[in-house]
Amino acid sequence: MASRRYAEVCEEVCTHPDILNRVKPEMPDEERLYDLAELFKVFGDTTRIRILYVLFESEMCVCDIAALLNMTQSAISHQLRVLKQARLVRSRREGKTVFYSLDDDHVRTVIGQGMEHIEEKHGRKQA
Amino acid sequence: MASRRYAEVCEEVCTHPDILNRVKPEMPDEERLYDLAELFKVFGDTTRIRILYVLFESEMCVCDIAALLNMTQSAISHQLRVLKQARLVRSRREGKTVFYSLDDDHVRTVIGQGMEHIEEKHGRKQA
DNA sequence: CTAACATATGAACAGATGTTCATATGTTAA
DNA sequence: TTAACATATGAACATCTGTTCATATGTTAG
Repeated sequence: MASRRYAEVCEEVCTHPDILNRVKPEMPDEERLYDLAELFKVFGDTTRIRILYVLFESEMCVCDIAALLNMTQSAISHQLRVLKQARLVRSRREGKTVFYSLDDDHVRTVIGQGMEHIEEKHGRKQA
Repeated sequence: MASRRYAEVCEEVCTHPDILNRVKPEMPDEERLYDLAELFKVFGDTTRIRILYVLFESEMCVCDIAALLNMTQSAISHQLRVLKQARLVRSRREGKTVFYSLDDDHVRTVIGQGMEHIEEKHGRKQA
């Protein structure tokens, strides 16, 4: 069982330096990529996706959303906070009630493209 | 400390039945919404976002990506599998080497819109 | 003021997720 | 066949994440 030494990454023979050198400078800052991943994380939860879909149709108060999705007010409120921090929804207060709505149209585009991707890949085999 | 009873969700007074009845039938199947969230989960990780960005520029082998991102071959390989299962990347083998590339253009659109959203929200205050 | 109610939030717990490590698989060359 | 190497993968571990529960905050009505 004398553990043989394996190269952790490939030998220099494998890497293609020309490609590496060409691609490397095109990469955005780490910070931007991090923020981007954080944004998509927000889309990556069924509850939040359902909330966004609900808000496609109409602005709505927290308890309406909770009723529609059959979830507790607390769970919805927590998720609305996440959506708001990501600037995907806004809120406005009217008396005791807080109404939430979509913040901008990127949300629709992103979700729309996601849906297209899914339907294309599921419906047919490799369009 | 006699725990008072709080309504778990809002009273009927609060919910707006007209809105609920209008929105409810517009919601997609649960299965679609689940798949959509699963798709965005794939975008919601820095490593995978970086991989996708790398592949924007050029098809590339596993060890090139690992070298570029300064990560182990194993970590990259695991993530490529996730990306492939989501049909975001394809692979083709050439001898010992496996080259990965973007599967379709939804990836670019989704990521592009995500970037726009971030830059709009960070750069200015509410365009 | 207090009661009622819509919403927000902190803490805790359970389940999901990404990386590492070791090793297996697949391919080429000798 | 064996050696070398590029890639894939299972298991384990630590971290992250979503829900629940209890309770706090904010608003209106009396």
